[in-house]
Amino acid sequence: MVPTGRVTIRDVAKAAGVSVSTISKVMNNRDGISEATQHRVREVIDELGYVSSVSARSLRVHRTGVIGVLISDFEPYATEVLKGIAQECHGSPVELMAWSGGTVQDGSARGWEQRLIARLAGTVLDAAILVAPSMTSVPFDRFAMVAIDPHEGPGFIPSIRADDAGGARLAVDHLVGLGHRRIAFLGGRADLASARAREQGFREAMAGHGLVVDEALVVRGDYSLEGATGPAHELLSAADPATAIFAANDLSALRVIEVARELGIGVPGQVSVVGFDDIPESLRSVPSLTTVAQPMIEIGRRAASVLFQLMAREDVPETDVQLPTRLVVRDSTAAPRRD
Amino acid sequence: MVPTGRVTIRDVAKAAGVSVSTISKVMNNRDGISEATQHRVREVIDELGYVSSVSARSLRVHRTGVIGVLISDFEPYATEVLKGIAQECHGSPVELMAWSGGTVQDGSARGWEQRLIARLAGTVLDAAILVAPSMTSVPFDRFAMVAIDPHEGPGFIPSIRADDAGGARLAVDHLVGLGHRRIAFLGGRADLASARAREQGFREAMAGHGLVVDEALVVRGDYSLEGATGPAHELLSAADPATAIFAANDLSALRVIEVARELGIGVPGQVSVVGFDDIPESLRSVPSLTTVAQPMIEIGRRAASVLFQLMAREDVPETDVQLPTRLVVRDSTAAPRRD
DNA sequence: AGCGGTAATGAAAACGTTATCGACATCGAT
DNA sequence: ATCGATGTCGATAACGTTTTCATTACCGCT
Repeated sequence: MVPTGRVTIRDVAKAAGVSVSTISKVMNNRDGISEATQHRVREVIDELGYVSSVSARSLRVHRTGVIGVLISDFEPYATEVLKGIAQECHGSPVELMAWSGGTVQDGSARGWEQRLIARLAGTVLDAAILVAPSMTSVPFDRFAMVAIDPHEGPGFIPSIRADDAGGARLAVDHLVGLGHRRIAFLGGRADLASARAREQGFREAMAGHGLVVDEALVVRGDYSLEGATGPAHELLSAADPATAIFAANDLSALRVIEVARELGIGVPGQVSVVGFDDIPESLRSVPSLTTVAQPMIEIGRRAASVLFQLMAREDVPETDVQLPTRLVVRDSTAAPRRD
Repeated sequence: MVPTGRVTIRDVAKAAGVSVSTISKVMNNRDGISEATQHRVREVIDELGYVSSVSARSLRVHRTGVIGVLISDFEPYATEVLKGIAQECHGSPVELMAWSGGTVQDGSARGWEQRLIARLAGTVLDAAILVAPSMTSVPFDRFAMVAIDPHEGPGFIPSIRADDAGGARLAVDHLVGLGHRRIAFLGGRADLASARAREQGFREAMAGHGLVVDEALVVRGDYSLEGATGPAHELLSAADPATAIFAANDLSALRVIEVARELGIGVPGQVSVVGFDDIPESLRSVPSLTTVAQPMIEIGRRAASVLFQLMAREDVPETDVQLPTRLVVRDSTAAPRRD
């Protein structure tokens, strides 16, 4: 705990009166070191508080025992999934790291995941779980990866997702059951499989009920609060507004509720709102949000479990897992006002 | 995106027909490189998808632009705080990383934070926020650190915490107001300032109401679900049980509710339970948990903000911030049954 | 022609590790 | 005595970067 610089393996070597290689061998439990020196070295290590540097170590050996969760931001969905991943890692010898790379904009053409993977893979990380990545193929074959809600496109990464289309149908069924006919859709990040599937599910369900979707009432955000502001305004101040809005995720739905409040539009009095995800915040909003719940914790656990199999080079039978959703009715939906 | 190994700076150099140093200079916008080569190099970089390796880079230069949140586990409290930290980092050029080191047990005498700091500081990380660390002094002076709910002891790290004692008083006042006299306390990790302050607040409030605390009804867990199991059983199957249990954090309180259910003890019918924190899970439990809410998001934001000041070598006026708590009454508390 | 000055580039050392391999004892067996 | 094993240990070369410093080329001067 000397307040100056870090203590390196060389310091330990000098203090113990042996070579650097010896320290390294002791640190890594390699054999070929006598009991005696081993003991002495350990004492010095403890005394000096020496711990090997990850960067230096990982630069040399390419197994680190660390798996990374790469997310664009620590937002509620990602953190819930993270809890699940952490649960699954419990007891296993891996360390868990979550890296958020969304904010960095260095003008590169690639997405944040591409850069993060390139920077971390094979050095800091042994394997990674990507949350809502816009990349679609694995860059290295030595590097195990699993995607949660992957990009829609060619290429392939083993992935875990919710039954997005089915969930969307649940939402529409609920609204139609309440008597809504004119239903708007606020979509998510256009590149994600989930956003596409939810929109498709929305359209299918509408058609199934014999309802037409007014394309003027189909707008798209990017799954974030900020990104939903514009679309929400658009929907809420439309000439012929909808009586209900189905947002492709909770964050967007919550912003719809906020914007509605700003505009003096009552929820669910004048417009019903239903979301998708069931993040913790949805329960706390006023009014609380009716939403399609997806098992975020379970999704995280499954992702980690598949990743472990991949890392062990085991055959991964189900390589595109899809988990069920369910409708959670709260206070943001009601029968439409009779006009 | 060749599926073999990573592309290094040397590959780029070879492909561009220049030296390694030149590539490095272009990557870091150093001057002394002609427009022409600069352009050509950038093309090759893009084409090859080259991104510099964090480990290698951070090994050399000791500024990385990454700040770390060091937590023992991705549990609800930590992830909420993380959201706040992330909010504060938004728009700033730093990258955010959360590293969980709780599970690693390598027999060293030091806590996980000590090891994590030693491994990451000055190499991967520019600065760190420690959540509930059991360490108490800063290891390097070159390394900015802020603690959230620090260890109780000598030494000093700038810290952010909730008004723990005050919050505990709110809890006791609420229970006493409902008519409870025999109140048990389930404490937290004994080394943490928060756990100590909450216990002290509990005792003071009890005394303030002229109530004696039965030491048989004061037990301690470690803030985790698992760690609360034993103490919960102890409390719930005591010879002369309490009519209300105040747990030092929500996780413990939630486990008390679970154990009560297992034992067929009704909450709040036979025993009232109040927690501390107001994590998202408390709202979802059955019955929902009455708890002392602390502003976790705000705590995260403040921690990040103080850390930024520290990193900028600014004077940090308040260096031990304390934020207010408030009582949230839900369904796990009620008046005691008349005997 | 010779000079200094500037601009562009490259060679090489360093960062803190680990792995390979060779050096040196020691020792039992021939 | 000599030999080969065996057991400990240390030099050294990587790993992929950045930085310092030297080198080269070119230019405009006298």
